[in-house]
Amino acid sequence: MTPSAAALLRWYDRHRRDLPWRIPPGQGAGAPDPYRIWLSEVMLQQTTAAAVAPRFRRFLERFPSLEALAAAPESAVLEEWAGLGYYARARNLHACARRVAAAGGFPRDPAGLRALPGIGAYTAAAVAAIAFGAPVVPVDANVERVMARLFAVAAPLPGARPRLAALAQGLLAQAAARARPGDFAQALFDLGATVCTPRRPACGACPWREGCAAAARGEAEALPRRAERRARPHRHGAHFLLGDPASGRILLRRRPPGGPLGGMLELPGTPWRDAPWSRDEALAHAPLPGLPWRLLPGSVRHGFTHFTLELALYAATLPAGAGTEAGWDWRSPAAAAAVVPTAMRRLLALAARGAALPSQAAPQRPDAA
DNA sequence: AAGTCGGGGCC
DNA sequence: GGCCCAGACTT
Repeated sequence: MTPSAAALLRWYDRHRRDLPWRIPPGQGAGAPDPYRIWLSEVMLQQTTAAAVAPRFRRFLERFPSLEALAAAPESAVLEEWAGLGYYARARNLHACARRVAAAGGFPRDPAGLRALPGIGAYTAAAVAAIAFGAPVVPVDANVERVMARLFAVAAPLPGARPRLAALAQGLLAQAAARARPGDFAQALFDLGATVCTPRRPACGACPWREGCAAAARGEAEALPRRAERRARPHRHGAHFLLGDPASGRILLRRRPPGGPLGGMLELPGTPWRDAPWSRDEALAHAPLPGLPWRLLPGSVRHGFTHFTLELALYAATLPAGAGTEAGWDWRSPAAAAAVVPTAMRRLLALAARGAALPSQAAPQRPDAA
């Protein structure tokens, strides 16, 4: 039997999540703001709603409109993005804002949106459906999981993705779904996030329980299947904390775009490689190799998507009168901790434990709750 | 089709 | 520890 879009929308009207990028209940039926919808969708790429919510509010305070974002320098956007990960999203977000502002607004159709930087098939469909009411279903991991269970698709991801997407689009044949495309999409997200969860799905609370092929066979939790993944290699690096006792600041530099943590500020360091770095090898990459660099006890471990990283930290003090080089960026430890990626923030915490920071300020992100 | 891009929360 | 998440981009 065909799953009822009307039944899902009834469930959504009663049980939907209250999220900051949705129109608040008391706000009336104002049209959704494409800027807010687009921003939330980019932040939500591979990132949970709980992690995005506080960062979404903070980002809007700093960049309240598309025009404000387009007028800002890229470095300000990257610093605001610090800690959210996948920093190419922030670079593409900024480039997209400039193009859309110059064009006078967002395209309203999926194909036009898809041509913008940082907007793939999913985000184009999500913005078109939620902000503009286009009759499309954005297919994210939630929708894939719901479809795989509803229709008992045993083929593994990612190969099964086209088939799962086609099944989702097929639901739009129902008039109830076409009448509310944005709500229908968000209803699928919420069903996947709160009921049809990856582990221990709450099938007893599901509005589609009757028509679910996987639930009928008692194998909902086993779907969707996934192709096997490779083991993650282990990599090593060494970074350098140069403190200036006269100013209480530390040295940062900007990473090149394209690679890991592209465009972000970091403590200067070696490249990351498979083998650990000897002291002599590491110091060849130090900002001032002649200084008496001190290897701090302990190390920082950080997991990336496809490798784990172990970082050593050397500390030294800038001698009075030492020359500085162009491109060196000096900041207080607290200011540095607020704008660097998490791996670097952990190095600053290691330095604090080792009493290697030039000031007493503890490295904490000001608004990371 | 496969690799490269973070980070946090959960088990 | 591994797995998961409102994916995009490159080759």
